[in-house]
Amino acid sequence: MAETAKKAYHHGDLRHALIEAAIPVLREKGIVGLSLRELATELGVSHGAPYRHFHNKSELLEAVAATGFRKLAAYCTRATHDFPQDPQRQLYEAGWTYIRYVSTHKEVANLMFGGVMSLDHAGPELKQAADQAIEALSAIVENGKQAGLYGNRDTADLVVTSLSTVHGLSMFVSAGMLCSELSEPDALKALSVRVYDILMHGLLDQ
Amino acid sequence: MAETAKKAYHHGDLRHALIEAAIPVLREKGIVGLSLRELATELGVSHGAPYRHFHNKSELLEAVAATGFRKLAAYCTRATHDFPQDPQRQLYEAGWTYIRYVSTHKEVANLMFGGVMSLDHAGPELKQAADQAIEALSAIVENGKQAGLYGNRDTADLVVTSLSTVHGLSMFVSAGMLCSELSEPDALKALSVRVYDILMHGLLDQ
DNA sequence: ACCTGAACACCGTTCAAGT
DNA sequence: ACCTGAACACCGTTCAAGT
Repeated sequence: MAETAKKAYHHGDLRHALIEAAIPVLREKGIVGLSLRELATELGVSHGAPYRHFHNKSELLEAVAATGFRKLAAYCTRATHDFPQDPQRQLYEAGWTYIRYVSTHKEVANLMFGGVMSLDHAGPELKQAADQAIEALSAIVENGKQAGLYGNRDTADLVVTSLSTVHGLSMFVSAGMLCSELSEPDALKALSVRVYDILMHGLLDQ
Repeated sequence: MAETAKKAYHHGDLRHALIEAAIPVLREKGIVGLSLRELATELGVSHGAPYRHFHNKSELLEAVAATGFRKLAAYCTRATHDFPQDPQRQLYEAGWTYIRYVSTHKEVANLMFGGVMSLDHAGPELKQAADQAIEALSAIVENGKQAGLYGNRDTADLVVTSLSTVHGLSMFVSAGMLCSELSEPDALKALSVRVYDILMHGLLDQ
């Protein structure tokens, strides 16, 4: 019996394969357009097979969202390691790499913050991934605080504001509300720099 | 023939009734849980009737999102009228009322920015509503610029940053990522004030 | 432990036909 | 102009049965 690559799914990592296969479908057809049955036949398994790995469609979406949070966390820790002496740069790099990621993975970002699944009722995998992302970003802000950058403001407030800005900007990009910038990749970076500057120094001209 | 209120839908505003009926269903069961058929029977019409008013499910969702953008625009213009001499207060009031709206209408906000429909391919109704909201917010920022508040920075950058912050904060609230604050209504307002302060003066302690 | 395939109750969407 | 009701192709989900 020739064991083709397709046959391998029968005892391969179907769970992971489903997550990977879901992402391009989400991008092209959206959440309602995603069909577990279609995914299953695409991967060469029966339409019942996915239910051995996810209780329902929503749980698969959670798993996709979790990958996004892990990316965000990874960007934060990488920025921390790459610029250990410069917490301000850490924040900028983490934010910029995340925005770049979102610009090519809108569908994941939409699942992370799009409210399709509320983190309140989410499963432990998603909850943990989200917590770790917040944790990693908080660490960067803490670095800045200990370097005396941010005064005595509350860390949580600083995290909320900076993540709000980064996430908000990424959402504008992914929602297509920034008519002009989308095409050139440099334009996105330039916009990030300008927004970062405003975030750092405030709207007010003091 | 007794013309009950239900019978009136036969020549009433079914389009508007569908939008109104969709909102609580979206809140409770989400986008995939929303069924045009269910909505139709709930309103006492056949399951084919909605298709006289919306080409498909997605178009109904767009209409719901448009109501949110109109709200945002309305908050901006109201804030402008309520505090004609204080553009800084205008920005705060518009942001705060919007956040309060989102805290009780997460489902609408998720449709506005959740990426379910990209504004690129959206219908004219949604596009126009979104444009008007941006317009109204831009006007507030322009007021501030003319009052000399924001220096010579680009208006678009200021708008993007402030709306990113407001929208990002509202998304945290709606996504349930702010574990502590959700319960007390005053806590949300207090958080808004603190974030607003950071937005105005910047993260840096200069 | 993981997968199959039939079965069930639902959908979105279309379209001729009614008023 | 607006609505009905049948029809079609499709889902998500369950579950006995297979390996």
